[in-house]
Amino acid sequence: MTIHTNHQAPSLTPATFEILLALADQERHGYGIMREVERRTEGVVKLGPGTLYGSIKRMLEAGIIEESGDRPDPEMDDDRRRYYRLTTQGRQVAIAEANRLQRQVHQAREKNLLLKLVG
Amino acid sequence: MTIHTNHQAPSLTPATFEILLALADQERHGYGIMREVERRTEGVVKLGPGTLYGSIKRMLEAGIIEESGDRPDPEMDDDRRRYYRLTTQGRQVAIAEANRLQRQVHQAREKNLLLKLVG
DNA sequence: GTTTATATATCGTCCGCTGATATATCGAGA
DNA sequence: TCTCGATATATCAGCGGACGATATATAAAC
Repeated sequence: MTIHTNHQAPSLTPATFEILLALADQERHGYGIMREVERRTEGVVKLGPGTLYGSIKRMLEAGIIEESGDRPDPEMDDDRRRYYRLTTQGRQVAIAEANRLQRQVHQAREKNLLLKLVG
Repeated sequence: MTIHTNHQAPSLTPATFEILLALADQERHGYGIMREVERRTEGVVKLGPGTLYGSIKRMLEAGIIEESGDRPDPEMDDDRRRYYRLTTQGRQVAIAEANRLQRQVHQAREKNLLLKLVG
């Protein structure tokens, strides 16, 4: 997985961006990422274990996420879990991708693929 | 290439959506699609011949684009060109994808990955 | 007439997605 | 306590799309 940090970067894979979005507001473990993505997309996007753990492995190697040593309250914790968070670079990559998607949505609106927000 | 027409469809590949966007406002031939994508994305997305003609072939088979018999003014034409346009299904697919991306951009904004439009 | 841009097409390689499979533990309820 | 579904992580083989390289040919420009 080659990550381009310059502002003219090719698109991330959809699965990678979904995981970055899931980690954007808080640290999560793998299974928690899976549930958050499913919840946020209303069941449209379902990351199977292959996609999930395969993506996590590649994103760790690319340096856009990292494992966190922090653990939640012991009563809420589970030893099996492995928690992840965005790196500084990972947040930059997520921001760049969000901007790219935003431009693409604007272009789709210009081509009348989206309903106008205001008359 | 499996295209899902229901409203809860998995994402298209980025290259496929770029081509749908290029054809959304007018018919174009392959090389014209390539230039339009490069122009619209300001050089960020460059479809090489493998991606371009491979994607066109798959999209034809999937029924989301079709070859057009229409030709422009003979003086502006070129016999080598093959013109394509969206099918009805292709436009529906493009609209569904644009809506999916719009939701994703909203979610990115909720997670503070995009600057707020209004304070 | 030579070169550059236009135009289409195929091929092999790489790599991410996916479902299947495996393993193990936690929590709830009978 | 036993069982079972949910939780949790991990690997693997197969498929399919992206991509660069390569090929071929014609139009346009100089």
